[in-house]
Amino acid sequence: MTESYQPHDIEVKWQRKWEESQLYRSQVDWSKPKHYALTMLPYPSGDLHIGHWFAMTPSDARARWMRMKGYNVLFPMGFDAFGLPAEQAAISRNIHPWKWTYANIERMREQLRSMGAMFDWEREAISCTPEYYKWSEWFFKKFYENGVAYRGSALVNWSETLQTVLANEQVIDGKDERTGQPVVHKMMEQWFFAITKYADELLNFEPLDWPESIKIMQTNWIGRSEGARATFHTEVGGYPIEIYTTRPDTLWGATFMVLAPEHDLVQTITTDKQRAAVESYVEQTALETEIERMVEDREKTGVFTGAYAINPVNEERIPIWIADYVMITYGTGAIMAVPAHDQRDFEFARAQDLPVRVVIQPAEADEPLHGDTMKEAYVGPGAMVNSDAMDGSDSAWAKGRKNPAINRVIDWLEETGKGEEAVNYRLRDWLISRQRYWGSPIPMMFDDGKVIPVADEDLPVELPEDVDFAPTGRSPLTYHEPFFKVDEKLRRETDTLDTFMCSSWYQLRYLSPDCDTAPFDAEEAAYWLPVDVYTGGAEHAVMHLLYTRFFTKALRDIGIFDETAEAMRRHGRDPDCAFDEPMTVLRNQGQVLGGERQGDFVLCSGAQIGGKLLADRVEVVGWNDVPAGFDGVFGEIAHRTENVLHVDMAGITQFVEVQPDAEIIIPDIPGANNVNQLRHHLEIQRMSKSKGNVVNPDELVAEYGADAVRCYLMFNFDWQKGGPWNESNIKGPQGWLRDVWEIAAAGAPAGAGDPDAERDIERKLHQAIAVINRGLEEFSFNTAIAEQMKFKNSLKAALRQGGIGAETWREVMNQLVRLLAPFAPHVAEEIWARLGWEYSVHTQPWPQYDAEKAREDMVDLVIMINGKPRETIAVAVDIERERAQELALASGAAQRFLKGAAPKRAIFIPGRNGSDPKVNIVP
RNA sequence: GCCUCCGUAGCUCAGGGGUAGAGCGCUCCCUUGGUAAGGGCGAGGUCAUGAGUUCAAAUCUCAUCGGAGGCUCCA
Repeated sequence: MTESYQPHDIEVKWQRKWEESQLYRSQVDWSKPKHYALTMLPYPSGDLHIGHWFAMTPSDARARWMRMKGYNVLFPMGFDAFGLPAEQAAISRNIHPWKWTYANIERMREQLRSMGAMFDWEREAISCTPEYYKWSEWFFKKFYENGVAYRGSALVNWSETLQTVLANEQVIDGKDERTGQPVVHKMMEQWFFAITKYADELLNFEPLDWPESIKIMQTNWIGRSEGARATFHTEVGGYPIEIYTTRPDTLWGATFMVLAPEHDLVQTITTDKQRAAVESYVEQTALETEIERMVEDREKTGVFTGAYAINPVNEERIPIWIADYVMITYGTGAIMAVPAHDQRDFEFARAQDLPVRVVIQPAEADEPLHGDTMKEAYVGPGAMVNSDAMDGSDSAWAKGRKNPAINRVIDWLEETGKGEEAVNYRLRDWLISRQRYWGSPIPMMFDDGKVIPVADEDLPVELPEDVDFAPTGRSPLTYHEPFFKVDEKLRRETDTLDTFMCSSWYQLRYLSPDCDTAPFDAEEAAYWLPVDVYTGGAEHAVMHLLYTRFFTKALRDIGIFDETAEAMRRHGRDPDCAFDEPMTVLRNQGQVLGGERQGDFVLCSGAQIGGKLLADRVEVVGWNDVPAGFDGVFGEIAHRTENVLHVDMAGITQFVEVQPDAEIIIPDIPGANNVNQLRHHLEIQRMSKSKGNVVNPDELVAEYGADAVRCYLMFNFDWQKGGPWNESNIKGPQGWLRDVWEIAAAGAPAGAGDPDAERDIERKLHQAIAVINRGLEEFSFNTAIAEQMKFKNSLKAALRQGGIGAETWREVMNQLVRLLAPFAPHVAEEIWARLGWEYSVHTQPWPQYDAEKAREDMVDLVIMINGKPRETIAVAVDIERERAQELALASGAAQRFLKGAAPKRAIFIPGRNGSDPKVNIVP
């Protein structure tokens, strides 16, 4: 073993060997504890991104570590292969989605192999294959049969850009989550999953070890609130209007009602006199996008319907308005407005000159509140007033029944039949239909509006290949007669399933991807389920991660896991609670961001008009290379919007508007230049092709080797945080691997060694094992690698000093290579082989931490005066209080500060887990 | 506006009531038969700011400032 470290030769060699020897084949073995490690499957977009490496290789290292610790580990990989990009490729490049997707998968498989991960490819699952989506369809049918899937009419999010409806979770700030384009509300009949049935169970995170932030986001998303429902009736016609409120204690303060413009009753109750105004307002609202409707501090608008309602609590006659600040999608789409105690109602009342009546009077106010003089709604505690028999009830800060006033009012509402306690959720049912081609078909047929499920034996309903993909607002399948026309009467559903449905159960398909009699094999499931550790991005907090929890619970209730539970019992495993949650532990990796980029340094000349320079000449020059006497604007381009440059001129931003016919000189870019070629300063931000700061993992592997890339990603970031890319830092891990290689290549030392030095290296080894274990356990990969580097440095120093004998060297190397194996699997395997040990290092047991060996003999006793360290004395590790205090008081530092006087106190702090013992003397 | 997390060396990050740490980078020296490299020595920090608790605060508490993410007419 003499040649230098050449990663490429060894990496491909071992990847082949591992595959040939089926090293990572994982099979059920009830004699061993199982560990199902799962990392989110990629969408086959065409190229593996550095983000995939960042997500997957640390997870791989941890899975490998679990395996060496004696677990039977399943670490599968697959593709979430349905979705819009494939369809867009079909439209723009005339490639069939199937072909496009498959070519990408082929390519990505190869790229994934270059990671050297321990994926068991025999378990690969691809969601767009008929073998897979047969079961997506089958699950849909089961949901339908059990009332979990239903067809309903609702106001849904429609994306003009994507020409399809979207689930609420896929709309952020009124914009489609993928393209950032606005969505509008449309009334449509669609398929839904009844996720709201599980709202309460989904709020229970007790069985889960998940990041706090994800649990909070899901909790907020579900948005449970407690209150009451009450029914108002219109004065004319007696139509019931149900309202939901979290403040039933303010019912007596309702001075008007507001319906969402989309509310069913609007047409019915509007008086002829108001009809024109109401209809025009409804129309205007319908045209608004969600974004427009969500603008903050927007003036409240609305129109009176001409109708009145009777408040059931006091028989009062109050006007009914419509306004777009009331959402049809929340609660009942109608509210009682209590302007004195709700800020939105207050703003509306002031804008429309409606009365404000105080019904909660704060106790410690200087002057009682009065509706005419209030500047804002009062939402704090107080006593109920103007509320008939309820007057005097104590309304506290607490919500729901915990608030005495609310509690009393709810009891009264229920006794008198005027209302009832109610819980409301922000969460809506999951809209699952998509007007797209490239998704799993929905196995349903219609016969004159009657819904008929496709028979099980006819599954899967396969996607036809010869379709026209042009987006028309309807699924391309609507134009494919052989698909939708089953016979003269029967018509097939032509919408497809949201791809999030396919990824809600993929963890089950990995168990037995070839099973054609069931979605998964019960024997496999009995052993492997649930997923023990799940890793992936936090961006799926309220989409995939909420859906898959719901999916699992629904499957459990439908009885899909009954056979699995039976198998568990046969093998002596308790199935209780095993199917409540899909993934026990969840950890999110952060994001690898692009590196910083300097903006061009420019000289701009032209006419200064108003606050800006109208430039007719812009020249890119060297940094700070300003000719003497230059009187225009010069500096770094901090930002550019179209032709307006924000130039940072010695810390002050100058605005430069580049004229259309301006001369632009960029020496690096030959020929005529235009304003778009001027580069502005880039803060550290997401990598994207448009920003030109993407990092290609294939090139990195070619340059540094997969092991160095793996280790760099694990070492240079806090995995759960992510951070900016800085390629020069890859030298650290690279140098570490080369050093380990060279220590191994140098062979066993010839000298006899020194017992003290050998004891010391053994101690450091065991200290390192402890830190590495903790790092892997806690997903702190960076600390685990830093510790290995430290240990390598210690070993190198000891070897240089000739302190290590051949026997100790072999023992230490044996342990060191095993410690290296999960992080840098290829080089570890190569060194292991070259040192003559049996294939494979990856099937070796993980080094056992020995606290006795890690223990220090001598430590420094720190002598502190008033908490400030002043002196140290070498003492035995197990020094006792009295002896330590004695030594401390006798020390030079103590003598100097005490000057013979007796100390006020002398506090002994024993050394524990690695820290030195201390004595603090207070003179 | 509300919620969560975070401010430690030039950079990326550990630590966390009891001596301020790692890797990279940097300085200087050595090597010039590992060479678009190797070895050695070293410098660098009021632990965001201010107050409080304590014998002792980077660490705990509160406030302020700064950063990241999420929610937001939710009745």
